Amino acid sequence: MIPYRAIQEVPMRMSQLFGQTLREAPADVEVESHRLLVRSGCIRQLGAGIFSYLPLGWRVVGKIQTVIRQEMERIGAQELLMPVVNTADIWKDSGRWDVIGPELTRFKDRQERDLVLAMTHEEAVSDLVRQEIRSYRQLPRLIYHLQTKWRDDPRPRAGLIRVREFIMKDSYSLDRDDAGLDLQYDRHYQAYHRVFSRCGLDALAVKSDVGMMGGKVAHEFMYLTPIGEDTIMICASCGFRANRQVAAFGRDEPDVRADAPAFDIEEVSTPDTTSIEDLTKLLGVPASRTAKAVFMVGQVNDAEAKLVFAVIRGDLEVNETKLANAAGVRALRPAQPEEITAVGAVPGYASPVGIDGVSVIADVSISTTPNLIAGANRQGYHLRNVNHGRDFTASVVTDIAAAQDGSPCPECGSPLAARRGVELGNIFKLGTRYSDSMGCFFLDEDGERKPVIMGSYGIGVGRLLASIAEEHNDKDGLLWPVTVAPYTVHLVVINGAENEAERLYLELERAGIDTLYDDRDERPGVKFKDADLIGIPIRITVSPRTIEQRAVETKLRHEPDRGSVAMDQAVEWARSTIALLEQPLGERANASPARAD
RNA sequence: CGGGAUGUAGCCUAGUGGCUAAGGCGCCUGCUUUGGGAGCAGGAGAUCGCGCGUUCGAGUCGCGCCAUCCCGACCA
Repeated sequence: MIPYRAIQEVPMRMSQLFGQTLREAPADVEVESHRLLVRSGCIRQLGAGIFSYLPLGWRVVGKIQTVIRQEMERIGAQELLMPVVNTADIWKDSGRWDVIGPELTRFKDRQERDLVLAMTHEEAVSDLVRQEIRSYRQLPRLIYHLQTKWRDDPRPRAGLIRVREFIMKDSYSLDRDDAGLDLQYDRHYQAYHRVFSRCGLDALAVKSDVGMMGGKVAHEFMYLTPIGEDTIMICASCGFRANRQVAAFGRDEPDVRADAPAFDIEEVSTPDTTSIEDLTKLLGVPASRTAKAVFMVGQVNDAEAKLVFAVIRGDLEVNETKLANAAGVRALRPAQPEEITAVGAVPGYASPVGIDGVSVIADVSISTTPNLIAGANRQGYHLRNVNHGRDFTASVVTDIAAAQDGSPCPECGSPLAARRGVELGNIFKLGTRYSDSMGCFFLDEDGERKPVIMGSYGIGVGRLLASIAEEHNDKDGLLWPVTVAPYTVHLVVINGAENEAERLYLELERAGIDTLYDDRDERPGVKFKDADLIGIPIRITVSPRTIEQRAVETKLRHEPDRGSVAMDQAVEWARSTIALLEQPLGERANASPARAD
């Protein structure tokens, strides 16, 4: 038998590295992080939203995961691993089998049993909890794992920012009461702040929609960048911030006082005037004096859909998330003209006046603004002086309007700014959403059977990596923060200094410093270009020239100038430089985060 | 799912119905060179996304399909 021995005794010589750098990125790459991650040999694409991590990129993933594990352990979390393939049973138990559409991939095994690819793990964790947790003595608990998820997203984009297969850290808190949940939620809030800070990113916590997760309170941690696909409303003066999907906002004073007398309704001829814009031109009134009818169709469940008739003042836009929540439906889509006429409304001239048998959801602006101009439900005619409560009554009056750039802050009234962001992580107070449906109960001290109070907390690892790359780069390549860099030192040897470089490489390794050693038979220019592209924070060059001085050349990736250190001081210099680079990231993590409550 | 774009060697590109599909990068061999993606010589590498059609002749035109990207719809 041949005894096992490592083919290679040390971690990485570039001559052995799997994966090449590319001088040019593939043509279909659009965003900078994607371009640089591909060019530097960190990732390769297999299909839409499906990527491989090459050794260099996988090391970054490993470093990020280490940071996450440390911060999760700091708040008392225990790591475990739940399967990617779930039985359909548990998804039927939770009810999400019927609620979630094609984004959840379903398949059958050879016995024709239904299975799903897990897109998140509330069901799996609840199945564990209902087996394991029996007594209040077993609470609280906090468990997490780092696991692959699959979501058949209709539109992956921007490299690793939005993908279909991805690695996620998800943790689940288990408590006997709301106070326990609040505490664990709060700890996650702090832990997430620390994770992102240590990775070199500022993440802004914003109030968010609970979406398909169910539950009550939720925050998202956003990295602000123009390539982000979420819109966040931010108030510069009081610190209010929320995802646009849920952002409330202050309402302007209506042009007419709410208690102004209601005039008699009258019909006015408005041929070929089917938009608010046309209407304001024809009648010479501002959009804020008009009522706009919006027809959507919402899925109640897989089988059932219903028409949602929304009314909002003409100067405002409907926020579909708010509307879906108000209507108690998911997946809104614009209604077809036939679906509108079916309830007696006339597309282009629609209004709730005179419509029966369909529930109307009105924005608060409708009830606070008197004498509006609305459709007459008759081709070519509108109505003047329509008043909510007199001429029609909505079944629901609530906030369904979308905050816009410049809308007043709901807290202080200053203008809100709309910014784009990438959602790096989120935290949800689930409450008993899954405990109730899946039977996670425990016996409390008082002998009563109670549902476990749960929370769910996620971080997208690949998206975090991409965001770091997006934030930290220059024209020459990546600039990894030292905490997540694939290696901390990039050792370059110039022809003729092999013996000295080799010796330094072994010393660095022995000192426990992650070193990428460029021992390739390449010209110096090639090696320096690759070093810049790969973006390891510390570069040490050994050449015949430096050997003459009994020294090595030093260069930090984020600084333009090169320095020099005595050969026998090189390891110590590297060690202290790493500490120096880590310091500001640690300080940021220790600073307390600004809260968005 | 709607709109748009693209698909030629590992990557970037040329090829505008007509001879053996062209160039650069990268790769292999040799020489030369050695501090910011060198030079010379030689070489390997392509079912031009797939299928059907039009044509004497298709990388090029038509239809269908597939794939990828962008915008929208959608989305923890």
